[in-house]
Amino acid sequence: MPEPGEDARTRRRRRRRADAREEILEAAWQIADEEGIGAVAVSEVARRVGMRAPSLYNYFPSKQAIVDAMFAQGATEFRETMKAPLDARGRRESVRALAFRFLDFALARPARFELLFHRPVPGFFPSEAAFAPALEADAVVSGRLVDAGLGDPVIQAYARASITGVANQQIANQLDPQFNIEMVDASVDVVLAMADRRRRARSA
Amino acid sequence: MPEPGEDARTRRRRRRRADAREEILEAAWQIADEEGIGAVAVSEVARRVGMRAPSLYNYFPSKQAIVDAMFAQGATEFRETMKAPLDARGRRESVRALAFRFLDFALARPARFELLFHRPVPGFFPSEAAFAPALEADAVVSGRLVDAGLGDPVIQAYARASITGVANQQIANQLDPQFNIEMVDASVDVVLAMADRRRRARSA
DNA sequence: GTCTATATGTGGATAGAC
DNA sequence: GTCTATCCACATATAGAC
Repeated sequence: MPEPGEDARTRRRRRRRADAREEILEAAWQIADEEGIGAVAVSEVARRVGMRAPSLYNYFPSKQAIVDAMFAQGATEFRETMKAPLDARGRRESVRALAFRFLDFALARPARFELLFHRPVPGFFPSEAAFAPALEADAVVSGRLVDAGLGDPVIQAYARASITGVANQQIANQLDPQFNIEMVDASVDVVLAMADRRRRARSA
Repeated sequence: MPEPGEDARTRRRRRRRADAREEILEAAWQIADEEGIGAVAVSEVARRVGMRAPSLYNYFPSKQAIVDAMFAQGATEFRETMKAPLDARGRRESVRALAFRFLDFALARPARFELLFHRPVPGFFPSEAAFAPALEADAVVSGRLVDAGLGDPVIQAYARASITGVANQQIANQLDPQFNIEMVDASVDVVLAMADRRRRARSA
């Protein structure tokens, strides 16, 4: 977002600064994916971007600020992932596709998953600004579940809980990919059957 | 386990020593339940048992050894919890009771759950001895699931993943406990039905 | 067995020179 | 903007006195 009054030189400087911040976050994610978010340390991030630790403080006022920026970034990526068109017909296929979206995200970016869905950094709580895209992502998922006939809050809660559990297990245990697929199919079947059952029970 | 040759005095000393170790672990669990396992620090444990940090090294050779003992303890408690008689008739009631056993354990002892089912201490891996009761617990659960007709590995994996996800969500988000009951009830029914269907499909 | 004292390491953060 | 130097806090761990 260029400010209205700034000249070319100022703009260039803003640009360079933004690039540097980006590079720092990149390095932080790299560490997090390799060794867990708990392993992200200012000194190590600095080493990876070819700086000394104090220089990072020109870009982020604290380590918390770095983690907060990571949270915002991860939540935004997650929101976009869940928002993208599904190319699936029918409700079962839609739910299935959504589940695989989630799993692909979690397996491809375990550190994002860790940061967004557990809270692994002692004493860290995301700022409101960083949390906003996570809420939006939630709303997107809710909307898609409602579209598939899964409006019941209990079912939604169970759907989220179980897919998160499946992702967790797959990240931790490195199972056979075919086994993973069968487990997701099972989870989709269970959630849909649960919804039908509750709907029937309510209308009776 | 008293050694054969030891006299009363030696036995008394062993006893006191075991008590002190027990008290140290108690304090460590207390910290873990309050602030997460990551917050367990030798100095803080020492403070709580009225010692200085160096004195703890008379009872445990390292912090890792403390965490390892915690893991062994948590796994043993979990095994005993899952082993205890169920007082439930029929396979539906058995699975339901088992699920609530798990949830009760996780909610009552979140730090145990955290330590056993995630791996939140950077660089910690349980020793073989500490891990053994966890494997036994796993075998107990498997046996009970098989007894209820849930022998299919995919179903078992899904059952474990989803109940863990539910526990997770409950601990993190503090959902309405009523949600839990409804989620577990509905999912147990559906999972059993699914297992039956898969069995029929296989035998056809 | 428990203490004081201490070594050693590490991580977050600031001051001030260049 | 980046560095060196430094501080602080804390945590793990050891040595040796009592």
